[in-house]
Amino acid sequence: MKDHFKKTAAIIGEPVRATILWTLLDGKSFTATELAIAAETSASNISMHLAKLVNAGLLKAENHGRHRYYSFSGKEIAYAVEALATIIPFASKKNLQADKTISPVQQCRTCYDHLAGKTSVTITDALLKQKLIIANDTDFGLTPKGKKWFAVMDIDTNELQQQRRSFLRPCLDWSERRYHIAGSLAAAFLDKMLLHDWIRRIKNSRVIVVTAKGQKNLYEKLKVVV
Amino acid sequence: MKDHFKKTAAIIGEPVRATILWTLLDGKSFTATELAIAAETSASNISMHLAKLVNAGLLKAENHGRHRYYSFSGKEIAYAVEALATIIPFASKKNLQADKTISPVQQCRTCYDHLAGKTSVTITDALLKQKLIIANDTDFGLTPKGKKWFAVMDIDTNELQQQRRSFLRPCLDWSERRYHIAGSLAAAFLDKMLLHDWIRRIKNSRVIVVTAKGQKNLYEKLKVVV
DNA sequence: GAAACATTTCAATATTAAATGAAGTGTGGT
DNA sequence: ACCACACTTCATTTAATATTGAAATGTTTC
Repeated sequence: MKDHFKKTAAIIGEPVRATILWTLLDGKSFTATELAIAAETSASNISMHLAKLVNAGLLKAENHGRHRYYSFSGKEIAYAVEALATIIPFASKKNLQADKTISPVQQCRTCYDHLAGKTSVTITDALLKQKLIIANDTDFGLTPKGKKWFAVMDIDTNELQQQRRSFLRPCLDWSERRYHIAGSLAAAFLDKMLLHDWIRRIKNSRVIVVTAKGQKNLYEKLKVVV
Repeated sequence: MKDHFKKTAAIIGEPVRATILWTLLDGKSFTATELAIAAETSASNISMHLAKLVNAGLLKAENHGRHRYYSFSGKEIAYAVEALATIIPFASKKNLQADKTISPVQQCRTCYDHLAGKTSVTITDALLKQKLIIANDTDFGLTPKGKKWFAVMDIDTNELQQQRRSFLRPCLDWSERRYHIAGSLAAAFLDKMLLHDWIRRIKNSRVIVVTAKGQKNLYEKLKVVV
């Protein structure tokens, strides 16, 4: 078992492969060429590293014509990568203190399938303050008022709760070191915000920007300035 | 931020350092010499790797005379390492299927500060079946009946609940791929079982064995055969 | 105060694995 | 049928980094 751990750690530890995993963290699929650009290396090199990751069972590849799309083979992989990202502030707290400026990726990004970063923590705080969700000892609960609120957003919470996956759970934000919402409700909320153009994805990045429309709506509906 | 992730991954990825982290996972402190034996390398080499881990903020060192004890610098590090261990079954599922025999470390071990492995899942199931704890959507809750049960074990649940740390939470078991109990209650339970000699630590290992006394008591008190 | 032990430091060496570039395979467009 | 493109494979080069062993530092024991 120890040996498996050593092997897995070695797979993740190589800089180019670490960059691949980092890039895949927002849950999208990427082609080898896109990943080569992200990791700043050659096509042949990225191909070799991708082969190792697939062989180790961390990634899966899907063929679509002459493109091959790579993504995590399961949520567990994404969670492990996210857990690894969580310890960064510990590993480099000196640097973080020195540099007070906040980067776009710290401000707002996707975390596998939900929103993360300073904006996501702000939104979570607003949901709590408006009593749309409540914080229990170790998890979040949806209030009747919250159920209505998400219904207005055209999100069917009953349907989401019947799914096997976690409905609403706290997820530790590595950049803010505070909790934001995750689970199927958070994922559905992200989708709706993208659909209504409240937020937009930045191409080839995990960064998300809030549009003017989004700022207006989030203020009207949650009394929050993002 | 990506660069920090790359660095952190590289720190963890080296085999000797991965072994150090793995060994430290049960929350105990180890000396450089003990870790050298566990990682099967020289004293000078382990010293170099330990220096890198401390420098990266993953480990802390405490001097006690001529011994220097190394341990995780925080719980977050242990959780990240545990999350990494969670993906092992994915990375090597073929091997796991082939080998049906269960190793001692899969049977019963410590996971940072609480019990893990097949035994821990069995105990968690029994606690649920006896309605001493209940499974909510995303967490576990302690019932009044459970409160009494732990009081008989000389565990003051009120006091534990007042602590800032998580009281009772599910923790995914990487070997069983099911949940066992974690949090301050699980940690206190582990301590009591060790104190009353229901279970014993195996030297220089995360493995735990259940004593005859422990088997008797777990059957009497939880109607469970471990 | 000398000896035994735990750990660290340093310079030299060994080893491993990543990067490169050219050639090969397969798919899609025109 | 052709060419362009996405990706892979392979043999070779390159570079990084772990390991080793000897010497130094510091601490406890007798």
